[in-house]
Amino acid sequence: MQKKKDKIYQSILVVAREAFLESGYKNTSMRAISKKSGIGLSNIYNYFKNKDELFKAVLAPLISHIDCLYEQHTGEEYLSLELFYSKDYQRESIETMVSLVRNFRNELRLLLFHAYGSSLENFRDVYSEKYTVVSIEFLKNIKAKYPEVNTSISPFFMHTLSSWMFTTIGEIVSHDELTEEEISEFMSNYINFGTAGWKKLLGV
Amino acid sequence: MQKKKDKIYQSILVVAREAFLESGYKNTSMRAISKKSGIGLSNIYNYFKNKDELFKAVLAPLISHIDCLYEQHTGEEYLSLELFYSKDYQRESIETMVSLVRNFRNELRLLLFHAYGSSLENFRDVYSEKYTVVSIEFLKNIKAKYPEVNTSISPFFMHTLSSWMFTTIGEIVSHDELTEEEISEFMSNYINFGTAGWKKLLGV
Amino acid sequence: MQKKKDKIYQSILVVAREAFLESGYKNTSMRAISKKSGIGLSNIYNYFKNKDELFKAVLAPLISHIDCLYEQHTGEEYLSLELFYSKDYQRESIETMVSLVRNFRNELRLLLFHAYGSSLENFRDVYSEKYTVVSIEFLKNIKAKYPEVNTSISPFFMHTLSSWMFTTIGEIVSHDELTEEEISEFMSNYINFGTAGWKKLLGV
Amino acid sequence: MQKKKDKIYQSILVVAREAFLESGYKNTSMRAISKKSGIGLSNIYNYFKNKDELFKAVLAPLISHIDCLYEQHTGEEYLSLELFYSKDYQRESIETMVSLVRNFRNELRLLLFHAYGSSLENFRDVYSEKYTVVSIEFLKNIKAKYPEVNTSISPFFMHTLSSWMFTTIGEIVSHDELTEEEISEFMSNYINFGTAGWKKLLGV
DNA sequence: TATGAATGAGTCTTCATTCAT
DNA sequence: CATGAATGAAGACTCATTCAT
Repeated sequence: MQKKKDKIYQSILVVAREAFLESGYKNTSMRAISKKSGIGLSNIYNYFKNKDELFKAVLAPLISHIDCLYEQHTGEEYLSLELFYSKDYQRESIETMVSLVRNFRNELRLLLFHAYGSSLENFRDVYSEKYTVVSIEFLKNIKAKYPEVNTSISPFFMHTLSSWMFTTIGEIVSHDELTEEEISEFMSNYINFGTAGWKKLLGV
Repeated sequence: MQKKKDKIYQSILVVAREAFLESGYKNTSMRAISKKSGIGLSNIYNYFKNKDELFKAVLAPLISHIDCLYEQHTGEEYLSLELFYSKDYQRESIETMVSLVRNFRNELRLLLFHAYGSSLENFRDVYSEKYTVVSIEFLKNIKAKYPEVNTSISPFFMHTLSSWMFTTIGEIVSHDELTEEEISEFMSNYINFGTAGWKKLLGV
Repeated sequence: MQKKKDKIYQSILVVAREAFLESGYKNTSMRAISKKSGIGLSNIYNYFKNKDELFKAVLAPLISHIDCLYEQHTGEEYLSLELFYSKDYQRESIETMVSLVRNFRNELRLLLFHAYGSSLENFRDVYSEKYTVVSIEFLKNIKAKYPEVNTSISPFFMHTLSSWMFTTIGEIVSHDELTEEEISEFMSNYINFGTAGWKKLLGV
Repeated sequence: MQKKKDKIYQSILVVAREAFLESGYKNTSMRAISKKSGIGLSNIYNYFKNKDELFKAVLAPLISHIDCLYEQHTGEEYLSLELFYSKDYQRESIETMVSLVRNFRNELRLLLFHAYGSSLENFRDVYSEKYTVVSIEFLKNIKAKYPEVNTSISPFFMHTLSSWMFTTIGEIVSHDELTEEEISEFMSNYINFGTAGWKKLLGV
């Protein structure tokens, strides 16, 4: 029984994912999901409270993955200006993004471009804000460690920077035709540009 | 008579603007506009072919303004690396944006965040692309003038840069509480960051 | 003044004709006619009581022409069985139809196929009936003149024969690609077939 | 449960049939069907994709019956000139039509006269064409079997002949007052007329 | 748990016609 | 005679959700 329940749950999830990917949140109807999955419309409501919950369930793996990435970046070891000069760090950053895209290309596209109408429609902004808060904290700590550094940076600007990161990801997932090499070149531009920018702002 | 017609046209436009601003394109119904304006629902269709046209009419001033800005930036005089060092140019850029925001704050918000469902829902991407094309042309000309400059920059990256500009504008219009001073600080960060980034990429 | 009035009247008529030909009665809106003609929508109603009257005005020349044809065929001289053997009569019949088509191709198409919604939508049936009545009269007179002839023919059948004539016309006007020669062959088939049929029924 | 579903399905069908018969396709609104049947408007869409599908469902029995008749007439046994002399064949033809009319009088009226706006509005022409194609094939085979026969007959003429058959059917179903005897007389006229016509054209 | 059935408010759009000026 | 403005009813169709079984 438990098993059966799980199977249905998974079926719904899989089908819903396909449907949402194909048409976006708003243009996907519960009926369509029901039909495609062969599971009674009202039965879906036994597994998911409503359309929005179903949508969130589809994107849950991606979002929890992203949450992980956030947490990884708040450790002590990152509190250093040398990061800006570390080729390793840059390579790692690129690799993180590339693998994110590799694993969640479709979900990212869904989340970033086709979530209108759902409670995740503001994801980008919400997470940019999250990241902004972290960054401000980071700056504060940096200031404590390196008092000579200029850290009076507009939080709004930082917000756009975070948002830009999502734009970058969005750009990649929007272009299936990009080869890994092109992505690397792209990311390299991004990192170089950003690093130079940060150095300038911090005055280091 | 002509006058009266114009009056009605304007009424619709004004009310539609308010309504769209309040609820976005998709969540604003023609019925609502009709009710709010006191103008018969079907009569609205005597003035605007359909909801989308009405929406575009509301945003027409903003968009034509933006189109102007584009054209101003394609002149010969901008073909110089010194722009990156010119305080005047930077000040001018800031002023341009600030005044854009001053004059079209609400419209910008509507266009950038609440156009889903309309034919302008991809505005940001479309105009980023427009700007990207212009930028690539610019790079080509720069290369001709200064052959030593590195201009092999990913067009995808450039696209995100253009998009980032809209993010920046969006950020400002999303925060009514920002004082002019804060905006300036913000924009200054943006310009400094961007300038440093560009210099780095171009190798100048 | 009078002239001016006439000019407008004609303008409306001309434009309405084009519009009706293009889209049929039902799918042509008064608004469209107004726009195309540049004549105020409500002003059209000063010249034509309503859409239907306008439509009938467009087709009036054709219909009065058809009415003429009817009247021509009720004369004394046609009361003879020799008609069925007269090559001249057959040639004349063909010529009548061919010239009808030549002069009113578009109107015929409009009347026969695109009058739905108008008071002429039953034209075909109405005129078939008219013709049937005439034919019955004809048969009665023939019977008086040639008592040996069998004239007990179902009026309903005669109705379909009349209707078939319109089908034939409709077929021709539906095929712009038909050459005059093909039309003649076509009509010749029609006449031969019909003549043989009539002879059989009448037993002559 | 299944039963109930079927019941509703049938209810809609029955009511829709009545409504369409009464007012034709175009002048029957889904709302009206909803009201008459007591079934929620939107619920109807759970059973029929749209108005047109509902209409086609109403006429499906008739159309599939007609399709049957077509297929029956393409057999080898019909490839003979003797058909034109066979009283049996003629009697059979009459009986076929009479029973068609008996079983589908109202549907035929609906299909032939009141389908405007639906995807079946050109039924008559479409099926006339179908029948024309079959007839041309028939002529070709006849020519192979009886080379002396004249088979150069305008396909356009044949099209009108097919169409005339529908006119004939239409005539019958338009007149409820016709007794079976009158119908037979009528059909007899039709067959005699047509047979004589065909003989003449074929020169047999 | 699962299902078929139902709901009801909502969407945009069209059109012939009339009224006041 | 002419016009701009207005009307109001009607159209097909959608969808997330709930209810009774």
